[in-house]
Amino acid sequence: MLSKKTKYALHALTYLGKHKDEKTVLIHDIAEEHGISHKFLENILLELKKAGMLGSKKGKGGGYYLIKEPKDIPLSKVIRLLDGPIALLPCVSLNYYEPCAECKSEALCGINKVMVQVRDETLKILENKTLEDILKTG
Amino acid sequence: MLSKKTKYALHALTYLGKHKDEKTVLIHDIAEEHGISHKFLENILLELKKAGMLGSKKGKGGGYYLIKEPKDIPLSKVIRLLDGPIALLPCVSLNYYEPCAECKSEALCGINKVMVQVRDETLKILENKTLEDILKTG
DNA sequence: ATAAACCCTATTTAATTTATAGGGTTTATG
DNA sequence: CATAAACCCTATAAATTAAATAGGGTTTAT
Repeated sequence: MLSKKTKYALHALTYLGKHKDEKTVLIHDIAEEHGISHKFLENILLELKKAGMLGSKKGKGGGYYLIKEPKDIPLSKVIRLLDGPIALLPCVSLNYYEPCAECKSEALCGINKVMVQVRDETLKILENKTLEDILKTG
Repeated sequence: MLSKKTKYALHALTYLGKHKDEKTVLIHDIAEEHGISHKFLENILLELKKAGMLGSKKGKGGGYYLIKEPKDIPLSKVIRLLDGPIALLPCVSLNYYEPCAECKSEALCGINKVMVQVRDETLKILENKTLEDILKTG
């Protein structure tokens, strides 16, 4: 399951996407809209900013704004940033690989094989669906 | 990511599948083979038993054994039993549905839409792949 | 009778997630 | 230039969940 952090991030990005005609958007407004703690959301927006997904303006009248086109923000990127691996097993993760302690041989592990398939199908969706797709409906 | 419980369960089932010519298999042997705590594994095997996935024999010379053909144990069932939902969001789970607190309208939520897709593709694999498939390789 | 092995429930520990706290820095504005 | 608005940063606490342990109970082959 996705963490709240990731869900909040997706909602925040969606909010920013919907308001991209405005110059900046306040943390406060996003937090209120989705009933998220202001401070918790602040941390998330900072992470998104450091990851180059959005920009901000300090001082009075400041706020956050998208610095990329929604179509250039794949969901996989957001999930990986906030949640870490998308794969169901560490031994199958492309970005956060680790061997499984209880597994003798990865090459001979049937569980591994299935989870590679799941990962690939999942990524096929999450790497191609972007913020733009979410904006269409939401 | 799958919990250790689920991973241990899958390994235990695999072990039982490999030794199904033997009448029973000891917790001890499975635990040792995969470096799992005996007692922790015991709890897991009990859950699998209660769920009707395996049988046991008490007393000296007892142990656990599969009561189903490996091909009749889909991975989705094991994962759901030990880990709960397979879906990435509660609002998209078939077996553990719950609305998302931060979401205003499920019907209008673009995140929801994408996660339905991910769920469906994942289930397409996990409901059709069974213990038998894992045994082939592992 | 005894030892081996599963059965059951409760508790503890550890890890992770979620949230809060508190001050620092920048900047528009009057 | 004073002020208030707003983001910036790091640390800590609280809550939840996952993982492991504990300890005795019951069954059964020998």
